Amino acid sequence: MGRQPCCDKVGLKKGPWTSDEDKKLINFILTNGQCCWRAVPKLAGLLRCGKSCRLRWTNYLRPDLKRGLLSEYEENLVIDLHSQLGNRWSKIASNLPGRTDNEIKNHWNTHIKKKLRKMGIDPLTHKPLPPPPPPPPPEPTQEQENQNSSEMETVTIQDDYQKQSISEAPSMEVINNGFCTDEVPLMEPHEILVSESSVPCSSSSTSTSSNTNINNLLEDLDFLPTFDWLNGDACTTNNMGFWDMHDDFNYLDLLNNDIDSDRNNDVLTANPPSLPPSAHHDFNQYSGMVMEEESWKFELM
DNA sequence: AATCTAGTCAACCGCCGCCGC
DNA sequence: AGCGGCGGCGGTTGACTAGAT
Repeated sequence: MGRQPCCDKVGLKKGPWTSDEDKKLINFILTNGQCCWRAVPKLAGLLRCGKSCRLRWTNYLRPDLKRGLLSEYEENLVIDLHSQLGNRWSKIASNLPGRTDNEIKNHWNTHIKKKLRKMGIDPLTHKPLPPPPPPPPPEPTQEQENQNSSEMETVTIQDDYQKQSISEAPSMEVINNGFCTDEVPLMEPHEILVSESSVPCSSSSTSTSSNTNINNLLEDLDFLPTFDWLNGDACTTNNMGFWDMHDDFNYLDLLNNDIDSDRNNDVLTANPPSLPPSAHHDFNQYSGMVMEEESWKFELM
């Protein structure tokens, strides 16, 4: 009856992930895709529970994650969505491609809350904060009354500022017309093509587990195209681990057309098959196809 | 230079809904 | 039908770092 327990938690490692553990997890998922998390630690040779592996992957190692602070636009979007959804971080995160619920939650608690309070806005209700309780002098003077009225004025201005900043954020319609994490495949063809032998052993790497991501691990590889999902632009990693943008074609073009792109005398040739739209939504379907479909490989001529 | 404090964020904990058995 | 595991979620913790004293 029922299922076997996820893990007995005996002898399992906790705490920060090492770069070696990261490599194992990345290699396993790039090779096998995201399947049953319960089975992942055993199959990948990790002394972690499946839950920990899932968290590490979704919050840190996923190749489509954006790193760094949220932009002003993203911050405004988070504030807008939070006013509608409350602390439903995963729902909020689903509207910010490349951002995780954990990341947004942390940013909210460390940056946005303070920012809103400074603006005189209650981060919980998104309404103007009540004015601070007045000092208890025996008789309010005329000067104090003037001060109180000016406080009210400030709150009104701040409220207007809030409305303005929210109205400056794009509408949900606009957002939904663009990429949404729910619609974006979690993995890219070239990422699946990375084999264990091609992942550099970075024992000399100075990167710690906290800043090890797929880009660090791939930095020694040859030309490797990928996509910037937010902008729909194609970009590549070079052997220095930097990202080069190719502005002259985009993801949709890559899906639907054969493309030759000239860039600094290099030619990028992409001949992806035209996939049915649903194929781009399902990681397992995607990865399986990629593993067997040679035409997804990109070549630098 | 040493210590303290505040800020940041990765990771864990515990709860909940769904669904397999 | 109901038990219980899995995956997802939100809240919280604690290690680490940078700046202040």
